[in-house]
Amino acid sequence: MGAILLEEHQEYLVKLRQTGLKNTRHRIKMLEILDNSPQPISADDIFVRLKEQDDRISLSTVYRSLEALVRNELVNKVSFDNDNRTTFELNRLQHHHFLVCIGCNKIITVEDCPIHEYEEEVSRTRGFEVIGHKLELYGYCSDCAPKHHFTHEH
Amino acid sequence: MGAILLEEHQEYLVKLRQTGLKNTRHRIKMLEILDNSPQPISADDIFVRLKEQDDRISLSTVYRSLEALVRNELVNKVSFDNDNRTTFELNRLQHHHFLVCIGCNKIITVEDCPIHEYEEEVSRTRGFEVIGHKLELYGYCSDCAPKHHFTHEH
DNA sequence: ATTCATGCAAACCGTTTGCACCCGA
DNA sequence: TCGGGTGCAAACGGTTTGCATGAAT
Repeated sequence: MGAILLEEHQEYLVKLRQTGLKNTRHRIKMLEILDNSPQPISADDIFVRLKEQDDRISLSTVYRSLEALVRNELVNKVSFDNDNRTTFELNRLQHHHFLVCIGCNKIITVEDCPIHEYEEEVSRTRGFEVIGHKLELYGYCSDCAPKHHFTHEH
Repeated sequence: MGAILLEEHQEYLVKLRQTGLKNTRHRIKMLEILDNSPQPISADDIFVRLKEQDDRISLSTVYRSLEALVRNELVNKVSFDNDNRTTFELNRLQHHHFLVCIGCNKIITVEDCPIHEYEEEVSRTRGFEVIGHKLELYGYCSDCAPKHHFTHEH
């Protein structure tokens, strides 16, 4: 809900300037929306929230702006097996992974990473030079696990 | 190329029967194509190869058959960040991961898995009940790594 | 003034669906 | 025979693009 702090607004502005991207009607708001979202969201989600504030907005602009923000590494593109839509998150420069709840589709971000040694091992033993990786765990969150067990009890 | 061994053909037949799926014009061929493919392939790839042998085939049949084969766990659905198309592989009942080459798009299957303990840890510390996971490493294969280094040398 | 961004509508492309016909069990 | 499978064409849904206009630097 609440208004965005001035400092945060400034921070987004600075980031935009650094990339050379223009500070247009919607971009700061897009960054705010992404920053406030507890989990990755789709282009259409962003579009809907922008439209609440200003009717003069088109979905293609959202896609084009997201593309620019991704290209400049202010935003990450994320896709899940669960969902045909691509989703986006603010790039917080913190390596992380996701727990994807197959009960309620909630996405939980986790910041520990168990596979750095594995990357080195693969590089060493297979001659495959690892640049990055993608790890997601699928299962039931603490809300859904009990329900799931209950409905499968007998 | 080469003809499929009779035993393999039989094996596919048995698997189909077990599921209750009918042995139709294309299904055995689909399983053969998937079995012979060194990496996951798209519905359209399968469609093209089927069409080489028999013109009376439609893409929607390929999608519908794949859906049935996936539902009956003879085939796995796999998607990569690289590619908007969904791909499919024969289900060999062997847990594995992929190395995805961002140079030539080659997909390499690897059968060791570094994160079983991590799954337990997540279950224990976060109350998230892990059912499965998805891990892919992105980078350069042994063919592409040298080229990549060469073109970025100075 | 110049370059980049935008709105709108139309195109795109992978995938799904409705329907009449076909065919394997 | 009967229920699932198929071909074809049309629909779908997320995403991209062409083009003329508008706005940021």
